[in-house]
Amino acid sequence: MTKPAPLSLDQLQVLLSVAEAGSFAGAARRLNRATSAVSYAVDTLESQLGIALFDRGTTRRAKLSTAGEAVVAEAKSVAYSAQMLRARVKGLREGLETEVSVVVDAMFPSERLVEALKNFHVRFPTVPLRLKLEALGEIERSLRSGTAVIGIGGSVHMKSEGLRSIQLAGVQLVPVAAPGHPLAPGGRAKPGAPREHLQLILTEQSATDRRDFGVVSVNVWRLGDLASKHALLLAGIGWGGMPEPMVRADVDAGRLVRLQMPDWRGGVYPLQVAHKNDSPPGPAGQWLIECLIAQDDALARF
Amino acid sequence: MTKPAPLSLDQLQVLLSVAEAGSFAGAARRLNRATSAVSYAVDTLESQLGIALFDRGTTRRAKLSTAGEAVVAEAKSVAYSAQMLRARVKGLREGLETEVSVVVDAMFPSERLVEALKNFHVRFPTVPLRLKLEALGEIERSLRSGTAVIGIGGSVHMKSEGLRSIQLAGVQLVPVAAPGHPLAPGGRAKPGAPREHLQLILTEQSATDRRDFGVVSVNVWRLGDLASKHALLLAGIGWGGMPEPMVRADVDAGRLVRLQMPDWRGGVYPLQVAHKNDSPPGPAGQWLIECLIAQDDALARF
DNA sequence: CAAGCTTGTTCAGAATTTTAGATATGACGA
DNA sequence: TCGTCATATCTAAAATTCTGAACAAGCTTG
Repeated sequence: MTKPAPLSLDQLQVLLSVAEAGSFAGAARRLNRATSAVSYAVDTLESQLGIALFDRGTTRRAKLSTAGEAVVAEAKSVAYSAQMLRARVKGLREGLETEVSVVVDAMFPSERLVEALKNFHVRFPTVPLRLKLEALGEIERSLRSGTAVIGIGGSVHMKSEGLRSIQLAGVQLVPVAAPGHPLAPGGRAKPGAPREHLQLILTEQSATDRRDFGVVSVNVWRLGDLASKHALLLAGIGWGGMPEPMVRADVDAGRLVRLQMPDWRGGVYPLQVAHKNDSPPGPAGQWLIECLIAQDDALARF
Repeated sequence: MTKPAPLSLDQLQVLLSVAEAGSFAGAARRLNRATSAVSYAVDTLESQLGIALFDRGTTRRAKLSTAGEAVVAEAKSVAYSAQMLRARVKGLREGLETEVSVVVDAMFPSERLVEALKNFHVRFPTVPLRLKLEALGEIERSLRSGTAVIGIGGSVHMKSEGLRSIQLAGVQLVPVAAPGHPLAPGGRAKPGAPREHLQLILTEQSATDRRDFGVVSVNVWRLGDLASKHALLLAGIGWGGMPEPMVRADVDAGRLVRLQMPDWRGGVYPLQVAHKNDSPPGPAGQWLIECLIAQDDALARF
């Protein structure tokens, strides 16, 4: 027998008003109701909960009991989530989407992402976000399959049919290795011969579309995600290209060193933000895209 | 004009039932109500929110709209906090206190505290906890002033009038310093002469009751909290006694070394758990105390 | 210390909301 | 095409909640 007691939001709202106003009559005025209605609501609430919320013994003033204080605290939490519901519904009524799902290339600098998402949450507190970090072609795939509505990734991997994409500032790719590595400045390898050393490159699992980005060496390890590549580089295993913002701290701290490679043509990893043409993002998603572009412009100013 | 629309918990509950059952009729059966009542509740909810929760266009089946899905998610959150309120009230009805406030001596091993509090939260999920970390006499003071109901601290500092206290296993106090320190084994100081080196000791701000615990040196710094002492020791400034569990990791990692001191008589810092006689803790607090004691017994078994 | 004001409770009737049950209608499957 | 199942709609009845007034018990003020 599920009998969760017929609590009502209104009762809780009345309780909160009384607690805030400090008196039944005050709450009644604030709620535009008769005092007796307030009294009645509190009464039924008390009997439904089975505990006294107010100290009625001595004085006639509305003084919360200790139990009452506790219930008020809980009631606030209930009222808050109800308020969230209303806010969310308000957004939906105004055409906001129910959620925004984003796939991001692991190359995309996380500070820029975090910054954009922070703004997004301020602007659209009621719209939940779904975030996936993927690499290379997986971004386009998520976009096409509808798993995500917005994709941020390398433009090489976006065939444009059916997708609308906007260019963003790319990230600088720099060749790095651990300080002890032979290719490192001051290392014992002669310059111009990086081909002979183990290169770590990013690839993807899927059999199709296996072109790689910036392969120089013969001796190559293919890694499925950028974090693993990062970890191996830090451990001193091989060398490889990394997005500059991601290794800046490591280079500054001396955990990695930037390699001098004349024949390195990795240059800039181009980035763009894209969405499907036939299911464009709603207002919130649109806003997020524009936020990323604006961020881009601001960066370009330096 | 605050007009938050007269949502009711019951409406949301009905919505959740429908979403779960997959049909109005099914939800009606589950709720022991007529189908028309369910239909009515959903109808009014939809009109109050101003959006369609179900796709009624083509088929007659109860299919949530995308907006409906979003609202269901929010409704779940509201229902959850309402459930929390009910659970809390149930506890209060059974005599649970509205919260348990604890002051703990900084010397008390944090693993033991965390362990006990974890169990506490499993056993009493609805009872909020208020925790303060203090040192020495401040514990007794909090207890007496009523700021906290349960105190865990060194027994030297508990004058027993009006307080009921139970002995716990104490913590071993060991003299430590950074590896480079002259007193360290292999250091250049001759043993038996620690008095000449800077000792860090714990003390308290208050002018009254300024006795210190285990003072050996002449050259002394008095610190207000154990964390600062810990930090200074790690930084290689002075030596001092520390609770063994708190520096075990540091000693194992070589960041601190244990000093050999024949005339060190700090030994064991005794601990006890106490509460005021005239306002004993409620069932939850009582349980926490017993949990600490039981933990003690379990430790003694090794 | 008593009058005057405010506050909380109680009660009866009224207004509102919610329910059950019957009926209509669309969707689905045999 | 028919029978079954599910939802929407309607009406009357049932339940809940509101108001307004009467009353009792502080608190304030003169």
